[in-house]
Amino acid sequence: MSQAQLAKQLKVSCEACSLSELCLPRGLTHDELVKLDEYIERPRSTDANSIIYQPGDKFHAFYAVRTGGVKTYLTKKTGEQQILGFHLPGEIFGLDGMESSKHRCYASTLENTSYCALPYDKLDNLCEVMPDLRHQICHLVGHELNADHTHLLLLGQQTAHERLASFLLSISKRFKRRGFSATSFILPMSRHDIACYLGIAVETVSRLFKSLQDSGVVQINRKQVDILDMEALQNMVANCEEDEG
Amino acid sequence: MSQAQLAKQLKVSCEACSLSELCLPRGLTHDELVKLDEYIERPRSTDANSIIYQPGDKFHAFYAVRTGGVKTYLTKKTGEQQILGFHLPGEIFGLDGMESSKHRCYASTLENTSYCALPYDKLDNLCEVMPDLRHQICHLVGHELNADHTHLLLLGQQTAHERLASFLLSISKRFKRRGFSATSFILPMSRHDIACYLGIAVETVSRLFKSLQDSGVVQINRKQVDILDMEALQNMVANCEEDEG
DNA sequence: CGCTTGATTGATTTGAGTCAATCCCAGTGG
DNA sequence: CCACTGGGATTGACTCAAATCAATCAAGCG
Repeated sequence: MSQAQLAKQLKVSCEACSLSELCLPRGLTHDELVKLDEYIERPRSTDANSIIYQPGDKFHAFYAVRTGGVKTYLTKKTGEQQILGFHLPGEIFGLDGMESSKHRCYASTLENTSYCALPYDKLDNLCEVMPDLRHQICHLVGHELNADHTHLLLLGQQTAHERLASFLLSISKRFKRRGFSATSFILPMSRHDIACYLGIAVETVSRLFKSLQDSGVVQINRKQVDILDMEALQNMVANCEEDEG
Repeated sequence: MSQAQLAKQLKVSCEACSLSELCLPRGLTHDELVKLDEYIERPRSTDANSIIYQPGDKFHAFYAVRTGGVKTYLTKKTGEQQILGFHLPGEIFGLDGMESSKHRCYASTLENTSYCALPYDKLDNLCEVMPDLRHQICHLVGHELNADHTHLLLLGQQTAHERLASFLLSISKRFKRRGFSATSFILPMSRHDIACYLGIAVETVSRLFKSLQDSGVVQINRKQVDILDMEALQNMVANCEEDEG
C-alpha cells in the first residue's frame, strides 16, 4: 500500500469504515457515531512483531484492529508464552487493562497492522449519555469472556486433534464474518503462534496439519489453508456450544 | 445454621454486609449504597450441587456469593466438564451472560450456598448516574478477564505439579483476603472438581497431593489443607505475574 | 451395619513432547 | 539472474508425563 493510500485510509471515520458493523460502533445511531468519532485516535500503523503494550504499561484505551492482526499473550518467567487471543480486523483488544488501569499482558502485531485507539476515559464519559454505547461495550466484553471460556475448554479438555480443528473452524468463521471465504484463506500467524495458542508443540501442529491433509479434510501449503471437507472438520470437535453472537 | 439465623442473615443490607469490601459495593458512598440496595434481590439459599443457571437460560442478573461456594463450567458433548472458576463469598459470577443476554455456561453450588442477585437492567440504569458503580463493575469484569487469562496460562503452559501449586496458592490468597488463615483451610470442592479446573485426572490430583505431603510442603487430610512451607509452594510456580488487585 | 460415593494407590499404556536432522522458501547480495 | 543464507516448517526417532484401567480404602449415611 502506498503512503498516499495509507494516509487516506487512516482518515476514514467510524461511520465510513467498512468494519463498523463488527466493531465498537455497531448498533449506534448516526448522531452517536459522530460524537464517538471525535474521540477516537486514528492510528497508528506498525510493522510485524512490534509490541503495542506490555504488562505494567498504563491502560488508557481499548484498541480496534483495522488491518493486519494482533496477538495478546502472557509469558512464564522461563520464557514460554501462552497466546490468549488473536485479533483480526474489526476486533477489540486491550481489555486486560480494565482491572487495575495497568495492562496485564502483551499485545503485539502479527504482520503490518493498523489500529484505532478508543480512549477509556472518553468512553466512560460517553457511557453516561449513550446507553447504546454502554450496551455495545458490555456485549464486547461479554464476548471476550466467552471466547476465553471456550479457549479454557479447549486447553483443558480437548485433544491436540480437536484443538487444531477448533482453531481452523474459529478462524474460518471469523474470515467469513468479514466477507472473506470461509474455506480458503491465509493464516496471519506462524506455526509457533498457533502452537502457543493451542498449548501444544510446533512439531505437533505440523504433524496434525499433515494428518488432516492426508485424510483429505484440508489442503495446507505454508500459510494457505483450503478447507475441503468442512463437515468432517466440525465432526472432529465434539465439544459443546460456541457462537460468534 | 438454624432457619431463624438464616433469615436474619439474609436481610442484611449491603452496607451492613461483612463482604461489602470484596463485593460490588466496594468504593461506593453511603448514598450510592442505599440506592443500590433497593434493587438487590436478597437471596436465595440452596443445597450443594444445585444448578443456579445453565446454558440458554436468560441472563437477568449478576450474582454475588454470600456463603458457601459456586463453580462455573462448560461441558463437552461427551460429558467432560471444564471448570472455569470457583467463586467464594464476596465474589461475583454470571458475567458469561453479558454477551447475548443468555448464559453460556453452567453455575452450580459446591455446598450449602446463599447468594444475592444484582439485576442487570437496574445496574445498567444506575450506571448512568453513578460513575463509581460503573468503575467498580469495570474493575470486576477486568478482574474476571485477568483471572481467565491466568487460568489459560496455567492450562496451556504449566505442568501438573505447577498447576496444583498455583491452585493452592490462589485459594490460600483468597481465604486470606477474607480474613481467614492463609495456611490452614478446608477446600470447598471435591478432588474431581479440582481435577476439572486444572485440566488433569483425579488420580493425578491425589498423587500430587501425596507428593507435596511427602516432601513436607503441605499436610493434606481429605479437604483439610495445611500449608507448611509457603515459600516452597511459591517456588514451584515459575510463571509470570499475578495479583488479586 | 452394609451401601454408596469419593479418594487413594498401583500397573500399564499412550499422546504428545523433546531432541535432532533436514527441508524449503523469502530475502540478500554478488 | 541466480547462488547463498537464515529462520520457519517439516519429518523422524525416541522419551516421558500424565492418562487410563483396575483395585482397594475410607467415610458418611440411611
